[in-house]
Amino acid sequence: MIAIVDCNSFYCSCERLFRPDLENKPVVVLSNNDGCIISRSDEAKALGVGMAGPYFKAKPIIEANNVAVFSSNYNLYGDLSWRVMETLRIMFSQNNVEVYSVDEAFINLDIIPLEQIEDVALQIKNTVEQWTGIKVSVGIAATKVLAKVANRLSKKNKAITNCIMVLNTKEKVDAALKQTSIDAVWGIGFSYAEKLLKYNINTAYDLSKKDITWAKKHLGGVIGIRLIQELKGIRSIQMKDELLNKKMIMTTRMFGAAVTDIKSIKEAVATYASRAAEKLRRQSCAAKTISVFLVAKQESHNASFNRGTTINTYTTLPVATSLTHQLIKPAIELVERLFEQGMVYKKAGVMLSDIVLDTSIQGNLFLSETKNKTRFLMDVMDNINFSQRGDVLKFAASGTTRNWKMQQNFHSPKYTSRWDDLCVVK
DNA sequence: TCTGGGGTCCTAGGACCC
DNA sequence: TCTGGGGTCCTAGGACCC
Repeated sequence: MIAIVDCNSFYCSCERLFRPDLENKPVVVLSNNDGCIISRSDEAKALGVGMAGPYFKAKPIIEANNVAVFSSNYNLYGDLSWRVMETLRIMFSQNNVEVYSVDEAFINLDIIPLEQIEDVALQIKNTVEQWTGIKVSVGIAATKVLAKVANRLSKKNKAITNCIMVLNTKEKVDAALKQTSIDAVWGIGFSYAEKLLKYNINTAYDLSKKDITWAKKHLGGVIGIRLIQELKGIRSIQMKDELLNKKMIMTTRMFGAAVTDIKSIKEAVATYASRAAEKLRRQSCAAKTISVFLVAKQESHNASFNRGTTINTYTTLPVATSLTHQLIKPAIELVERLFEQGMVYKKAGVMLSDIVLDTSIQGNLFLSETKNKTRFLMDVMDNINFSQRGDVLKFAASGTTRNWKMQQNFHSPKYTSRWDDLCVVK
């Protein structure tokens, strides 16, 4: 059997952990730039605060009901995520845990005898909660897709399920599939859902009755085949080894306010390039291709929000590198190629690809001495910036005034990563 | 002007996920 | 006035080769 463990309203739970006064009160967490709502506590959901909606639209409800609002605090969430995942790794050993996202992990439970599965589910929930203070939901079934179905239903009626659902008989599987609308199936997004409805496939159960030749034809080829097999209880999506190296690294942000001058954009792009280089070094890799994109502010904010026109360009470097200044330079040249005077921009980003292992980091005789020194400098910068959890050291190209920086008006303290921000108990 | 079959590699773009 | 950020996987189609 396979379990999926999912933290309940993860970002809200993290904020509440250090604010016991907010227990049972409505809480929301906003995206970067305080733009959208990306996490809601049950109490906030009950008030009708929508998911992924813009903050300004929900503001009336939020203010009328005294909902606690937070900007996203990724230092905090990252730390607590690590604690949750580490708990699971201690319980089931590293090889059986696949971290799927910041708040979700799959666990291979093949070693557990079937009759013990329900006890184990409860044990997972209680242990994580006791060790980390974060509440989780546990869904268990024969395949990943079915485990996701179980997990979703376990959250629907918490009073009855206690946030646990195990699909260990055919009857339970069928009942669960019938309660799952087609667009709620893991792997079915907006487009496929629309298409399936036209074929009169309304629930996960309907889809599970289709055969694989049908899936191959109508549901994106191999993707559809795997999905249907999984719904039928046949494992087709394997557990993945921990993905150590990203194949692509992106750093992108909305600007705090619209930007029209090239100087600000260069500063922002230099900053994003620095951050991307940092991520690259953390996985001991180097990149050979760097791309930059700019997003123009759209003319009007009509009913349908669209993302504005994106322009992008890239360059291939002579040799793969992870040195910040070697990435900032081409990034800024790319900005010069893209920037148009008179345009108004709202967002920019840097993407690194063609990523290879940097096997020549230390003590390579063939590297010049200056390159070795620069690499050493990078390590020193990374260490200082990491231990301070902020850009204490940065390249001058990143700018000092930074009027393009995103807005974060409701940021909570870095409780777990800064001495000054430790929670004080009277 | 006509003209096969089979293969690789690369890129752009679509679809999905949280 | 105000709408996030960071990924993965797959397919189709073009360029090129013998």
